[in-house]
Amino acid sequence: MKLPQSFYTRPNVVQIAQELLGKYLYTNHDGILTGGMIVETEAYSGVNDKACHAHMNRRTQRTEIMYHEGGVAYVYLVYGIYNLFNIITNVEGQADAVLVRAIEPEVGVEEMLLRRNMASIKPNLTAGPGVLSIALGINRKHYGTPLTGETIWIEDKGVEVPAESIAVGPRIGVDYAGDDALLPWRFWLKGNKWVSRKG
DNA sequence: TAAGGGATTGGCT
DNA sequence: GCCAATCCCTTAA
Repeated sequence: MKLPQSFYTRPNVVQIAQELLGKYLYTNHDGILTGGMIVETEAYSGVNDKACHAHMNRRTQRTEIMYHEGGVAYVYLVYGIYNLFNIITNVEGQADAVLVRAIEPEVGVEEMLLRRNMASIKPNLTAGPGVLSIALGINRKHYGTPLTGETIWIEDKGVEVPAESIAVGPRIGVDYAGDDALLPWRFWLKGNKWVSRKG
């Protein structure tokens, strides 16, 4: 079943990031369905997290959506090239988000290969937030898209992820955030080959 | 196999 | 102007 908005509006973004492992992320563009199981996430926690774009209550045109009530997409450009897909969580005014870093492909593999310009399926088809967005056809047009709609959504297919199969570590690429760069807020499925980094 | 550097653009200072 | 929540190709061992 599709996750209801109440899943996203809860206050503990770190817990939500963990719970998203084993859930299924889908996109539907012009009737073309692509998606798969989420195997890697990172939590970004609003004002108290120096790695978060909205820390210190910074509010710009780009970060505005982070203050929205949970359950919408935050898509933004990094390094001038890649669109990163984030899930906004918590209630209105609390700028929390979960970055989806990798999925295990399930449906629309042919289409994802086309979008990635790849000949055959390899782990790096969807391993990494930049390539994941390419494979799923996510771009900045999806900024603010509700995850309860028919374009981008997440489903619970009853996959149980036991706590001992979840690995935890510091987030990627946030060294500039000082102490907060060390927070163990990256979660991935132990031993899953679709994860972008196993360290 | 591991490490290094280029690509490329929007947002902030 | 500078820097960024990345990826991929090239190079060397």
